Amino acid sequence: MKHRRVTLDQVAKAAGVSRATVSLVVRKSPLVAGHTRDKVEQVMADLDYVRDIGAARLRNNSSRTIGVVVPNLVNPFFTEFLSGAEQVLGQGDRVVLLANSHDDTHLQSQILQRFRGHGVDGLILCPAAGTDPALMTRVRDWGLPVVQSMREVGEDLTDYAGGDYIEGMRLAVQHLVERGHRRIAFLSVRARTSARAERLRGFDLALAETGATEAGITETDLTWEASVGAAGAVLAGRPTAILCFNDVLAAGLMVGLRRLGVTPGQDVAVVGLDDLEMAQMVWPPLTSVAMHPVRIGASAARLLTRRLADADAPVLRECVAPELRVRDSSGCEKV
Amino acid sequence: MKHRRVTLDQVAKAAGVSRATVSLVVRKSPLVAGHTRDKVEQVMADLDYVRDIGAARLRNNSSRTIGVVVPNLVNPFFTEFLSGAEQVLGQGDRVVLLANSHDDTHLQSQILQRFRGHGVDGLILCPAAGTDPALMTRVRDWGLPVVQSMREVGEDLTDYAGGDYIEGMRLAVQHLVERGHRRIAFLSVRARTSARAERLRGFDLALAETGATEAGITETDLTWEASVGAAGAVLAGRPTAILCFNDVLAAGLMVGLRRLGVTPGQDVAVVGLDDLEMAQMVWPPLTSVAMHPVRIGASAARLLTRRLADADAPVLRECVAPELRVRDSSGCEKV
DNA sequence: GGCTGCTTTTAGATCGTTCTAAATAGGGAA
DNA sequence: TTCCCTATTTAGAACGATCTAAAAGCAGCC
Repeated sequence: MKHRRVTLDQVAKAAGVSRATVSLVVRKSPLVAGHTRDKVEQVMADLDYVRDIGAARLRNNSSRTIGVVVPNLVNPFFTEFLSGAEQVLGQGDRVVLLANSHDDTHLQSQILQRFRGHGVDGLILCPAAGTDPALMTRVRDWGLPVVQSMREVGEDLTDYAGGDYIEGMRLAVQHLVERGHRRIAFLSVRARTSARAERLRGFDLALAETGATEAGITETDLTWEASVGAAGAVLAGRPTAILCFNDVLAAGLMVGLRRLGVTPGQDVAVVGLDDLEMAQMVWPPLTSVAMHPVRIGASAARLLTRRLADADAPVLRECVAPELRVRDSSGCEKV
Repeated sequence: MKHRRVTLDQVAKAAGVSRATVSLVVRKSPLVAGHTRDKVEQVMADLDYVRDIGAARLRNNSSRTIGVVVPNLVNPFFTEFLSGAEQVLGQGDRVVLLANSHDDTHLQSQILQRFRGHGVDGLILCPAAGTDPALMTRVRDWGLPVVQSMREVGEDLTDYAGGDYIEGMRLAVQHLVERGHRRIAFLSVRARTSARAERLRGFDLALAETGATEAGITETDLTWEASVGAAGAVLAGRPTAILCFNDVLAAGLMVGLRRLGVTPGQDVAVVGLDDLEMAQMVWPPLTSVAMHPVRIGASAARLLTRRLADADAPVLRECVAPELRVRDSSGCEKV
């Protein structure tokens, strides 16, 4: 029952032309005469011919395959990102090779070797925390076009697509200040990624700009459970408003606050980042800054497509503009 | 700066052996002598040799590549599923080709053709709603091993990995009945998938078993917004408890209920299905039935691995056992 | 008919591996 | 020494596409 694959040769024989001609038809070359093309296409349909892209790549070096590496497949932020990238790449008739680095640099290297072996045309990489900037030049030396996304390692080594967290933090702080808050805490994460650095810098800049004061920076693990437990530490700085690294932490924090008898959105304002779908579902609905991960993913895919077309194009950074989404969790006026 | 790839031939020359020998070393054949192996491995490391899996597949027909098709990349249920599958496949040194069918059968066929062109070794498929059972036999005829997952089309045509929603519904209904509920409504979805059919059947069976009565079945789209608006229709049947197709709909429903002045967990019990992370984050925390999508994904991957090893193994169905997670949303005793 | 200039088609080499079948080494027994 | 046998190694043909360079067809024109 196991059928051998239909090859160019078989199509050629059936259509009474040469293999080379069929190949031209497959690649939609304008060189073939109209009637020849029609006949060959008919035969291809009849025989259910499917072009072997692996074999093609051996000759022409284009696998129409893109490696995508994310540090996490459970965090909706990254899966929405993935979704945006997959969509754009699929439209370009490319295929996504997916891998999850679990934020482990060692596993990440393994994955890159694997992708290399599979002959990917390019790479979209959200670098694992602690990635050595030298990795990027190494990948370059392999002749592999890369776009970094969500996180960045090294300076202007590669194209980059991300959200503008500096601006995002500014929007959030500004909003809180407009509501009369002056003492603002930040619930951050332990992992030393560029995402963390960027938010902290944005926080500082926004505080300086608005004249609000920092009421403590708490660090926790990037999990929901951890942030529930962090509520006590956060309150120690006596903030009237709390900004969180992302919506997941904000959601956990609100549960933790409630367990301590503090009602979020009433006794204290809570603001998240990312505006995942879940921001609407928690109670009270969470004020958040939409970072549009789907768009970021699409943007990364477009940057890569561009670089595949022109390896010498200038290095580009693309930032998707964030938007503030006001809901009830920041409902309380100055406390 | 663009370097050509290091080939077997170059390694062979540098090590002073033949290409065939190096190939044997790469594949860890026991045929090569110890000292030869050592020398060759040293040279491979020095030259940074990476085996070209595409070229290898051309000869031996194994691409170590698995196509995974999901209908949605935004729903955490499917991304957790994906996460489980990716993990297991990665450990087997295989790579995931990912595509999102957006529940569109036409796009799904395109994707399958694309995967075929890339020479995938096998397929993990969550069939799009409305998929023709004939598709499965077609894929079979291509000589492509398939595992269906989360949803099933056709009967025993292929291996299958999923959750046991019949049992899941039973657990949920039983729990509600134990708390004194007799009038139970079901918030379902419009799309005609096997997932929907299975839940409805489970609902019927559970009602029969416990003697509770159905208080209306409402259909809605599988989005959070839609379920917010469905609250009114659901209440029309005067239920004391509401079971929902999944957690996302349950979360939306609770918001909708509150807007109508009905407090979930107090005036009416709400129970979800899937127990996604968000179930803990909503307010009140949602009672749900954990279906363990990560485990289902892992199970699908293992089933496929098994079939790749033995094409004639008997067709298998694997169901991951669900677990009830009681939280506050079903807190109210009989109303 | 022969020549030129197009357009269209094609033979054959090639990409980097694995497979097949056969060659070569290295011992030990006779 | 010669012969045989097992343990290693190897040359050369695949695999299914694309590329290069050259061949065929086919006008029109002298």
